[in-house]
Amino acid sequence: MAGKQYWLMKSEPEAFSISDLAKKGKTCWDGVRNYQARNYIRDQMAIGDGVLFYHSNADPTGVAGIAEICSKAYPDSTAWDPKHDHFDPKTKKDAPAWMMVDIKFVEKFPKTVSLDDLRANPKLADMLVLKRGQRLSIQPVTPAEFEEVLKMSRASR
DNA sequence: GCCAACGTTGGC
DNA sequence: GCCAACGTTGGC
Repeated sequence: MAGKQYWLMKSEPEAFSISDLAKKGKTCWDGVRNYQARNYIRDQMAIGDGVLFYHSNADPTGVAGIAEICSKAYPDSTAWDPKHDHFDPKTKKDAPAWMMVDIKFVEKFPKTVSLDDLRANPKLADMLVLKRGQRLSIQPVTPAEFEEVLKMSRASR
């Protein structure tokens, strides 16, 4: 296994924001219903990985803070709970199709590093989140990209 | 296995 | 609220 890896995870702040995470300290990241994102969770995420916490459909849209993976992947039990929003009638308890991890709060940026800020930085030209039509809710980011976003959050202070 | 229809995401 | 882009579904 390679060293520490880095991710970008999207959330609509109206549903769950970086402030909610700060309040709770840690949370289970349930509700991922996309196979590619599931594969990242199941096959690649490891405890200690860094997370850019991204606010989508927000004002402003962008990276709002930092979190950290703090569990291994385990079955997402909301998938077989008919009362839950994330219920998936096709999956069965004895063959869990969907997985989740726990993440813990690390830092809330004093000011969100906005999409415009990210776009304006040539070092981030290859970031997946900036690509047209990119809807994946979990994306890998490179260590250099992670560091650069951190640096930008400090600079805007 | 193809592909049109549909539902969802997410920036604007 | 609009709509482009994308993933999934289902008829054939």
